[in-house]
Amino acid sequence: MQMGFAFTKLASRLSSIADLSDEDIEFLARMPTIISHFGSHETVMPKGERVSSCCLLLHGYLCWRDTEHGAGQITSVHVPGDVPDLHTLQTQRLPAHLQALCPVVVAFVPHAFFHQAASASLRISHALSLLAFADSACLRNWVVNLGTRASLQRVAHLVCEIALRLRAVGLAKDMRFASPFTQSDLAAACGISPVHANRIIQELRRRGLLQWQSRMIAIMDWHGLAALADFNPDYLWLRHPRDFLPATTDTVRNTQQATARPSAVSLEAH
Amino acid sequence: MQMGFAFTKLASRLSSIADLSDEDIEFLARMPTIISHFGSHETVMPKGERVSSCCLLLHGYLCWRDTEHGAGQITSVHVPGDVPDLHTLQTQRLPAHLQALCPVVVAFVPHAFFHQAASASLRISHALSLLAFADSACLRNWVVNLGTRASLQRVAHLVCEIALRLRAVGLAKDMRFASPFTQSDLAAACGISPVHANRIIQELRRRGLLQWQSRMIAIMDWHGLAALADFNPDYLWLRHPRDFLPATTDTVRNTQQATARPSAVSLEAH
DNA sequence: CGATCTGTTGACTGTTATCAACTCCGGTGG
DNA sequence: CCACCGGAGTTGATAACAGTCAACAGATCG
Repeated sequence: MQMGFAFTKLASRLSSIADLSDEDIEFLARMPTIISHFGSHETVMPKGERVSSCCLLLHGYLCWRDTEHGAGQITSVHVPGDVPDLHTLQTQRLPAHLQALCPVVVAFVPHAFFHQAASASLRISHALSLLAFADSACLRNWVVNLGTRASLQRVAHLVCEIALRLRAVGLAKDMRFASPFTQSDLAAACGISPVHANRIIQELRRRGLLQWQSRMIAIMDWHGLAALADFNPDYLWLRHPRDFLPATTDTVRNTQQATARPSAVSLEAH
Repeated sequence: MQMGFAFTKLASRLSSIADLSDEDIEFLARMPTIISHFGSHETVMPKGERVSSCCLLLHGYLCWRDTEHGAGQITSVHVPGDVPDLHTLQTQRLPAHLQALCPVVVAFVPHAFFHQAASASLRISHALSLLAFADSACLRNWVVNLGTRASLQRVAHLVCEIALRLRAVGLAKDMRFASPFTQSDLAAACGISPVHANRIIQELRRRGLLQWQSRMIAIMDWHGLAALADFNPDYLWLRHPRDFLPATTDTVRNTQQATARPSAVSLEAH
């Protein structure tokens, strides 16, 4: 799977929103971890649990889900490098079920380490605060998304967000990535019915904005998708958002050439 | 207006979610403030602004509004004692427009004071963290509300939340309080159209759950309203939520007796 | 006392949920 | 090897819900 050490994932994520020194990175390298694997839709931590370590996502996708089974609202989605439960450093109690959206690899990191890190370096302390508040900002943006946009735009916006967050930690370089969602999960995230989610995806495909087959998404027209979704990445608080946006309008030129042939067959790799 | 000193509002709010000592309260009493007044729908701080003080709400209601004019989504509502922009201690930039929902009184408190307070007392530091994360928890709950509940339930839920948060800081003792919302604001908070907001309110009135006239709300049947909304106050992280819930089913017995007469005339006071 | 904001109503339209059926796929066990 | 199964995706028909438009009533405020 070639994921390097756990701390590099965290360092990469922190660096996307804050400035870390080499010493800070060295400190993070001493992070004690317990690596765990979870299957798709397994509950990593149940709602209300008291915890004394945080969960650093290394591979795959996690989500916060309000009610455990099936159709409970998904309130946020997390990509590798995220620490979804960082706020448990202050509050301990989990506000919802932390659930795997696909097979995932996570590293449990003791609260104590984060407290040490925060005392050792003001920059790390600040970066961790930013990481926690960036989740708040995402949540606030998601309220806007649910409250003001029609379902087609909602889904487009979510796809844009996931893509950019992946690119911010060095993934999805070619605008192709494993989908965090089954269509039912997408519905649970966007507050629509699974049937409608299906029709929305079909519409996005029909418009040539993306391919979405067997758990792989390829964004064919980033600018079209972002325009449809009215996507503005400011709320992600990335230090250099432009580094992660496609450079020109020929977003996925290679992919488009590849798929100019008979039909779509280029969705295997990651 | 009889509001006491600014710090007592903050102390009351902090005490609702965390344990403060007398020394902590004394420290808070030394809080330097600049008192300001804003008119209804005035912008207290515009989106994107960099600030070096926080805004403690003393009287009235504030909200975060995504886009300035008219129909921009309201992402959260704040009651007296709240510090909506507490996270600017870490990030400075405002994530949305901070707007008055009615004539308000606020106290601007320098970031420096909060930093001092946090160094001076671990309890204060913890309480401030909780205050900030409680806003996150509200936001997460609001995503659930928008994503999973029908509009009638959404509005009912929001009314329950506001009522309980007011009671947690000693207001709305009789389940009657000034509404934070015009019907248009309510629509902007709940992601529905203003016309529909009007019809929802009528339905809530028709069911005998509340009175809502000229900016005053009186909850006539708390249990009915909470049941309709599927309201569970856990997400507010109150230390003693039961203290703020009505004791028995005869929620507003006095008010109900009053309004058993010809028509509703008992909504003036606060 | 007119201007403006807020609340209210009716008619119509469009979006989305729901229900039900069916396909496709991968895995599992006979 | 094949039958079966469950999960995921797809489709069509129908009904409920909510948005839009337009007009007007009532309140509030200069």
